Amino acid sequence: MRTAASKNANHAATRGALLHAAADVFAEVGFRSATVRDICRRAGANVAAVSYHFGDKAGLYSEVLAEQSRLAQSRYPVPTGDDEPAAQLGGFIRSFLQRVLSPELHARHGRIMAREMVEPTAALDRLVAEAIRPQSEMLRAIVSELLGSAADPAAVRLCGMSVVGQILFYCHCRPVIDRLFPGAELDATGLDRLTTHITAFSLAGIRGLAATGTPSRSGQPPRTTRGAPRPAVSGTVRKPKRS
Amino acid sequence: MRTAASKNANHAATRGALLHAAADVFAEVGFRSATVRDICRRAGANVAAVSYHFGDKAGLYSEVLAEQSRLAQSRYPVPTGDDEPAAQLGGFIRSFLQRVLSPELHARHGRIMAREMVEPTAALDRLVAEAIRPQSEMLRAIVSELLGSAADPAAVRLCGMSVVGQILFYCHCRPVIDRLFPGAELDATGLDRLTTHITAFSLAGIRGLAATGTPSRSGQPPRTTRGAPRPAVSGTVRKPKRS
DNA sequence: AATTGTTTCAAACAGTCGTTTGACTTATCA
DNA sequence: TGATAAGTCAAACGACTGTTTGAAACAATT
Repeated sequence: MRTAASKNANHAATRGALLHAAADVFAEVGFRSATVRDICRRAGANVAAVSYHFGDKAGLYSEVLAEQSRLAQSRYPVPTGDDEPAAQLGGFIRSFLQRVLSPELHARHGRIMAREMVEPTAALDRLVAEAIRPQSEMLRAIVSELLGSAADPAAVRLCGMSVVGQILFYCHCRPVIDRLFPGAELDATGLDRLTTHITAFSLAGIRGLAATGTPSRSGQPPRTTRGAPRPAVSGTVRKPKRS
Repeated sequence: MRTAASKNANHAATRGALLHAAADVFAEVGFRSATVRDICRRAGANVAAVSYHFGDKAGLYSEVLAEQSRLAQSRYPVPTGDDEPAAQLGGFIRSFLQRVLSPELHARHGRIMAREMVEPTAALDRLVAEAIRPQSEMLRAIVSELLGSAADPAAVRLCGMSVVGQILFYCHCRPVIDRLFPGAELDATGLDRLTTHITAFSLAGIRGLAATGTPSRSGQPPRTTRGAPRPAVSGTVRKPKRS
């Protein structure tokens, strides 16, 4: 009557095919531009299947988002251990980069996440609560240890965002990067180089801030440029002096 | 006949109103989701006005993109001068942040750029050539000086992307930031704090890399985490909901 | 006043979209 | 075997999309 084997097998089969195809389509063109007809065509299902299995297009998207997030987390979890904070930061950066940039995950998870962050849907709140906030808390703990116990919470937050910003840049701005520096692929060795660089850069940055004490008086404050609307075209720009 | 005053005045008026309204709409919902009917309604023009003045929706978008880019560049140009490289980096970061995050420019320029980078249109190539690549070259020159004359070009590139990544994070991921840390506004003083932090963090990061010599052996390589597929924890299947 | 070219406009066109419908097939159990 | 329910399907619905059309309004010249 209710839950026989083959029934559920058929049910789960088309449902899975829909989730599979939908992940591809949503990653390729985004939620708004994706059509249920295209998704169903790729899944080999009827147009009404989305409505039947997920209620509507938004319900399907929400499920895709949650599933991709779980999949990425289980594929490249943040390594836990009692390493020193520097190694923990490296592990965090590496796993994060792999989740959003590894060829196997970028095509779906990375691109869907990038779209969701720029153009959030109703599913973002759930994503933040279930996936993003735990990650944020992990990073906060690591950076807090690196900065020292007396670190300003605001400074910890800023450093965390500096780390994540470096990582996500390669995911969010890939179309621009490909045009600026063609030929720089992001395969396994490229990811390794990226991991090493971001880890070293971030460690030096955090330690530099920790050394200068309170973050309000660190580095050298840049010259102000505000309120200089200038009559449209600025004349000569740049003057790169060679060394 | 040809170019009478009121004729061109009317022409330029509706054309300007369209560009103005289109910038708002494109920033709010993106190119695909924007409708020419909405744009024309806000501009007080007829639906056919877009086709008449710009050929089609894509032509209007291309003009909006180019105009917003010029406007932002003239409003907050990168300060030029013979300052020391550290101050030049600070000025670059400050002007960049103001262009994409200042309340006056974020609502349009910042959001449109963020969308264009995640979901590029045919107009991206022109944007990269006219606006982004010059900026990239400026940053390259600054970082190159900071790293020293013998710096590896790849290291210079990576450091530049670390800087830009930190900046754009606050523009691209604002929906997530607002949910993670509510109440952290990005007004003028918030932008100042951001400028100071990113400048100090980046200077420390760059100088840290410069100190360790070649970038291939810097920082401490994080522990590998790859190859832990785990048996996919999707257990129970959900039942279909019917109305 | 008649003519010219430019700009606006309501209306319509041709598609595509998400979703619903009702019939049809399949599998389960009394 | 017949009753019951689940799942699938082609077809259609209503709404919305970008774009076009031909007429009208407009200002300047002839």
